[in-house]
Amino acid sequence: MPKRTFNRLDDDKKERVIRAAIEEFQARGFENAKIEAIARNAEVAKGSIYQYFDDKKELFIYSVTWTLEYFMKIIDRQTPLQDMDVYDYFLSGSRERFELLKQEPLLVAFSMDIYTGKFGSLALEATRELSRIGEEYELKLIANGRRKGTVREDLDDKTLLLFFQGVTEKFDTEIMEKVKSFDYNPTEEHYREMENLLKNMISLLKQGMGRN
Amino acid sequence: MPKRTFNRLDDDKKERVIRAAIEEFQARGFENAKIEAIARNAEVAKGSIYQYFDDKKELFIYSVTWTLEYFMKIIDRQTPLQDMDVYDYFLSGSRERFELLKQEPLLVAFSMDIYTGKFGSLALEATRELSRIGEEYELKLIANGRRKGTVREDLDDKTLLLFFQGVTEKFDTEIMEKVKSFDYNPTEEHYREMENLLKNMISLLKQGMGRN
Amino acid sequence: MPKRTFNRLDDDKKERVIRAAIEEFQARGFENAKIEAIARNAEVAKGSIYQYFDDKKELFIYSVTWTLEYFMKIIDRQTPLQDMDVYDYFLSGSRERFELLKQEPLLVAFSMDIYTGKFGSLALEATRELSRIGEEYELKLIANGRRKGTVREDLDDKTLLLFFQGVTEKFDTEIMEKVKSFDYNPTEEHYREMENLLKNMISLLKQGMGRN
Amino acid sequence: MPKRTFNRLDDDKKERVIRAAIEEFQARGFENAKIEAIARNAEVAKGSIYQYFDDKKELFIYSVTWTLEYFMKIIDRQTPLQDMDVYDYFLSGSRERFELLKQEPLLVAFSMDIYTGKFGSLALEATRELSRIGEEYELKLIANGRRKGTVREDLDDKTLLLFFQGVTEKFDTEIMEKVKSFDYNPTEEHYREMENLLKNMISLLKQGMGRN
DNA sequence: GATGAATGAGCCTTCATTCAT
DNA sequence: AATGAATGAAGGCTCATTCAT
Repeated sequence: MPKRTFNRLDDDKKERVIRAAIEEFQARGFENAKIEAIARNAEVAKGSIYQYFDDKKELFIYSVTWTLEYFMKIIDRQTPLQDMDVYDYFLSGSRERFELLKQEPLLVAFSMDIYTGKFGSLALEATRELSRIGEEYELKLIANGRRKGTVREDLDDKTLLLFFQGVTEKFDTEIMEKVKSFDYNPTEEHYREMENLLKNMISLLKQGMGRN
Repeated sequence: MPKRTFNRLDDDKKERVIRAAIEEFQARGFENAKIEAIARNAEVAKGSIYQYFDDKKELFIYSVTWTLEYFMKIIDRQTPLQDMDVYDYFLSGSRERFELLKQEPLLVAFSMDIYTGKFGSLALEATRELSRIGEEYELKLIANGRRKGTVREDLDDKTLLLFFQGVTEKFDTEIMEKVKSFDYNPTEEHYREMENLLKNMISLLKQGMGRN
Repeated sequence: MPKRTFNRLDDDKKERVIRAAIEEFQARGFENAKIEAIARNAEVAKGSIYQYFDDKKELFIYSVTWTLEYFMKIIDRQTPLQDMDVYDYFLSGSRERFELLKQEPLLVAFSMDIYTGKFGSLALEATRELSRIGEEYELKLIANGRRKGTVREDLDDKTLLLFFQGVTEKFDTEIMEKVKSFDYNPTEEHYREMENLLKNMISLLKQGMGRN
Repeated sequence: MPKRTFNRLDDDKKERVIRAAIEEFQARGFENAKIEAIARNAEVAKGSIYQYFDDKKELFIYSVTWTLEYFMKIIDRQTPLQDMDVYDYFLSGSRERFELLKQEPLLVAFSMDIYTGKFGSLALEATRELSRIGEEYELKLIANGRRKGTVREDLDDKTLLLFFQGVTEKFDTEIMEKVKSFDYNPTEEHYREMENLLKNMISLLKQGMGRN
């Protein structure tokens, strides 16, 4: 959706632009984000932005897309999933995910904002897509659970999904805030704390949606 | 925080003004909300808004406060709580809450947006206050549960709270969307559906945080 | 020019209104003066101002007129003038004039602003009137001087007038500033200082426009 | 203090902009000056003004500064001063100064307004600077006079300065008005008249502050 | 006559977008 | 393609003046 001019750019400049945009949108929201600030931070002329994208909105949508794709790629790479149990999932890659928080706090924060609907209808399409993918993934986890007999059978998938999402999102947010609180520089102590949080969460998930 | 001019207004006009404001803020977000539109909808001159409030921001904050107080009052009236069990809580007043959704969809939607952080830092103060009150309330419920022996003892309050909030918020949101989907006009069938949703949620809560 | 409503007011209220107006105009200038502030300071309703005067401009003009008349009355009372010499004039009433500064700093300051043209074309008419009266007066002083043979004969009245005005205005302004600098509360020391200033001025006037 | 965008403009546009600003400020005063009018007169878009200056105030202050600097440059060029006598000073460059009046009536009028305090506190800083420079200059003239023995010794510099300023400002203003009265188009007759005025002024100055 | 709420024209300022180089 | 100056629509806010009680 960006103009061809953008695609022809060398990767460094492309990334500079998109990261500057994400930073601005994340920090100020769509309305308050200023194209000029983005251009300045990307070390690019204001006019250039309009050679890359039709307008502010398109730049925003692309920022969203880019961010989501960034995570997709990582998830694809990291997660064989196969027939992993719902409850194992979180611990399995927790270290890697913490590292990600540390390395890409901006992208993580931005994607959280997208997901929680902070950008309203603008990111709707992307949000929907994101949700769909996440959901698909989670349903697969649930299905795995069912197959292994670790998930209660008296509730339908949809209800279990709500439960699963509610719990995991809440704990995710909590972790996000913790990470921000120590400025994206976790100590070993922090890691343990967060792992503990995850374990508790899993225990609650397991009891809640497990076969009693 | 509104000016004295506002406080002296007759109740009808006062309500017209903030409801117009809430509607505009809810529909368009803070930045895109136009004072002129608010004035027009409240059938008041643009300048009058500035006789009532210092500026757009103050009007917004007051809208938030007003909405939250509106719900506080209702909750205060409706909820003896006393030593109600965590799990009973939701069913106890569910009909009344559905009615509220039906009667004040705007306020409910607005407060959800506030709560989910859609207005960012602007509503932060109010959100914090709201969260604090809600949390206090929920902790009391948890305490009640502990006293009655219906809550597991291996997890601390904070963890249980996260779990509780995660689950209930998710189901609340789901209900909100359902209600919107049938245009705030539930049939008996809808009621049953939503009550079923609640029951399932309670079952999950109970299993998850209950004494195994 | 004020409406009849104003004239019917009791003297106290009239004066409160007009002094509040003068204070506001003096402090902020015509454009920045706010009717509301004037009303508030006069302890009168905003709407009342418009029952007394057609509009802001009229209130301003009346403020000017009122101030000038205030001084006229005093001058009329104080100054027999008769055939006082140009050079004696200043010393003759200096104490009284200092007292005036002390008692009515606001009016003095306002009239200075009027005279120096700070209000532009708005006060023009009044300024002209004021100038005319002052000029007449000064010309009489010069004529007195001529009669007594204490004024040089090689220059015409108009030139002498310019000289006289230039010098006296400058010293007046200097005195005004001095008075302001000690907050309108002169000590005996201050009096002496100012009398000294006057004496020097007279000496310069005398030499400058005196006979050889 | 203007933005870099302004400084990069070609000289013609730069000058068009401030001259338009000066004209508007001079004619209407700060409060009544309209940015739109300035832009229109400068044949520039309204928004452009804000690319050049932060706000109206900054534009005004720059207008003042620009004007004063304009005159400084001329004075610097024209006036060796060296050890010119107080009394010679005025006649020495009078023709040039008349020409200036003729060529730059706007700037002259504007600077007079600045000097006489018509813009109040807004131009204060500039006025102070201007006064300081003028004063320094005048004190030098007085010192020259003292050295040559053409200035009376019984009065201190400060008093003489007041006298000198009072007289010269008054005559300057008179000349300004004369010039305006014949629409900045002096005839030979006018020149003679004004030179006469100056000569009389000098005579008064000389007698007044001279060694009797 | 007094009051103070209501009104809306008017102006400054912002900033996405376009344009000329 | 890159740059940054130019543009003008849009909207917040002020405040003199009017109006209803």
